[in-house]
Amino acid sequence: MSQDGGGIDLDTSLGYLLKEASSALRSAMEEVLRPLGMTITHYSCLELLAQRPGLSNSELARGAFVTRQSMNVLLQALERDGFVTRPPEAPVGKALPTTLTPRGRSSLAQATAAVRSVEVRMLAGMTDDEQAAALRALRSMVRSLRDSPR
Amino acid sequence: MSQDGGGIDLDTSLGYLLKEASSALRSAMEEVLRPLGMTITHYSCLELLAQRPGLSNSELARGAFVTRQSMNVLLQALERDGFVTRPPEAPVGKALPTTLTPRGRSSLAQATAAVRSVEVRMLAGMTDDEQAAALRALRSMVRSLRDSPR
DNA sequence: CGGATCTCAGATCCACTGAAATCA
DNA sequence: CTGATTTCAGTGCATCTGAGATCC
Repeated sequence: MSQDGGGIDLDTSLGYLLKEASSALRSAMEEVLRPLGMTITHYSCLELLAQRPGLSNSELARGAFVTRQSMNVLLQALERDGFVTRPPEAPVGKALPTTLTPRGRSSLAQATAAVRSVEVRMLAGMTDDEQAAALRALRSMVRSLRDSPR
Repeated sequence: MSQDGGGIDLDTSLGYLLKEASSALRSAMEEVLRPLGMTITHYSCLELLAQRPGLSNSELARGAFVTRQSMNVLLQALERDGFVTRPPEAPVGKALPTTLTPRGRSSLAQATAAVRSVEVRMLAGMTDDEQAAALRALRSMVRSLRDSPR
């Protein structure tokens, strides 16, 4: 009856470790962003816009791993508070390209410093080679999961 | 103006990749568990109980990365449907040790097969060495984030 | 500290609208 | 050129989940 057939060893499961690491990172980021009055999605949105200005709501939603609806609510608040701007009319198609305002950029700068400190802490004790290996491994996992349907 | 000082490159950020991989894994798991009428937390709870019978609600909550409240709601449903059993009274202290019923074990067996197929897919194209490296890297990140408070 | 209840904010789901691209 | 079809962004609504606070 000791026919294994059994469970997944959580202590050596990459899946479980992935969740654990992601959870730890999320907590750490929330902790440093809270004093700035920012959520992770909030920060992610600004960071995405800094690197790829003109992204639409849907593209931002995909990039920040939330639904379009959630991102839209956030964008309305960010626009109201002057962190981003969106044209009143879609220049082409239906997408409203969003861009950071100077105020948004300055807010992002603070947040980036906080988030960077978390990443530094997370990578402490890892050599560059180990970091590169981890990067490759994670990329491979994402690709494998996305590309092999079903 | 090209004084960097700037953002975090999302394409090479371990933090972002971590979130991306975790998100992809979550989606894939939800997809295969849905036909079984199971959520990830649901499955995680059963898997934890299979490996460490007698865990309390709070311990299960920690292991499944949800709040005690959420886990308690789940446990009540699992108990009502006969997947787990809890003693009506706490044998010691206040914790109610939970264990799987035969029905819970059989349900878990199905789920484990489904989840295992996802892990196999995720690891496709990685050598054993790469997997071991990824495991070490993730463990290191978790430790670093947890051990260095503030 | 673990468990239970209540309340509330936030996110998701679903359906509908409008616009643009593609093509017969 | 026209018109049908497909695709996708945006919005509002109903619903559900999950977190917080409190008490035992």
